[in-house]
Amino acid sequence: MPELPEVETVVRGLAPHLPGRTVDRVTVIRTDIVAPSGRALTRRVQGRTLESVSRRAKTIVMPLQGGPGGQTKDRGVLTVHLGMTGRLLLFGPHDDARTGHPVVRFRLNDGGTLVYDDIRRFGRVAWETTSDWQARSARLGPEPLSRAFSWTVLRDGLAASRAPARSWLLDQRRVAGLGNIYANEALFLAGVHPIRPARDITEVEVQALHAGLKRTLRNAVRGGGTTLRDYVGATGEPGRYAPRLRVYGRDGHPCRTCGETVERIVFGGRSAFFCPNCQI
DNA sequence: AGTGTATCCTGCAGGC
DNA sequence: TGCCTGCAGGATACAC
Repeated sequence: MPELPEVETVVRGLAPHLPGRTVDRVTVIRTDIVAPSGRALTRRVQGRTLESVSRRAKTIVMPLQGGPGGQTKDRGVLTVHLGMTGRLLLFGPHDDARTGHPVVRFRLNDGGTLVYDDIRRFGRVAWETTSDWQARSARLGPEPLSRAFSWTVLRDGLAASRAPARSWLLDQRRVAGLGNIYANEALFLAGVHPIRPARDITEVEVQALHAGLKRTLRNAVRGGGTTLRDYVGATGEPGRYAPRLRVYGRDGHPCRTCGETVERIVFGGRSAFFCPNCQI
């Protein structure tokens, strides 16, 4: 479900509480989206300390350390990808930590519980070595909110591809962290039709797309993400950005800029939303 | 090489 | 009420 702003919101919700906590007990409830297989994950994570919590693209990253052999020794990383309906929820010592579709529970040394819950189980919870994770991260494109993602980087990337603009934006090797909602929203802000070949986007439009991406992602982070159905942050709170969407899910409704009816088309196996008047 | 399609899974909305 | 179909914010294995 969640794209960059939703994952960022989860991380911000966890950051004040997790670093320095030790995982006392791991309980794997569904094994199919956990790696390595159940017992091995438990062995790798149990007794370790969560050093920090951060985000890379749509992946939540928690480096581990501690245990026998040294308190600051690298013990690999615990990574969580929320897929479509994943939730990473933090419960306090006195909360009821039961959820509808639990996959893994991490009991913490303060009595709290971190639960990964996922209705559709498209997500993934993994322990991996630090170098494996770094290699995986290196295959992802730039973070769209970083300085490294300049408009010229976007221009050069687009120029090298004839993929539809929306498909290009969803490819995590090109820009990391976008999903269908924010790709559609940014294209609206840039006045670019979602199906337009990437290489045909003009320089002026590239600048508008670059600004639109940063703007819509920043505003969505500020709003705690978009909740359409399932998404909630680490403490169970829904996002507040959905009412501000301009085209996503608004087919049949008037464009907020010109009043023309927003349309929906399907390509690449998923819906694209656009205003036929504002986007060419 | 670079695209598009099908697929994993469950829940829900809408049509009949 | 119940049954059916289509659709959903992701990523990947495969076909062309």
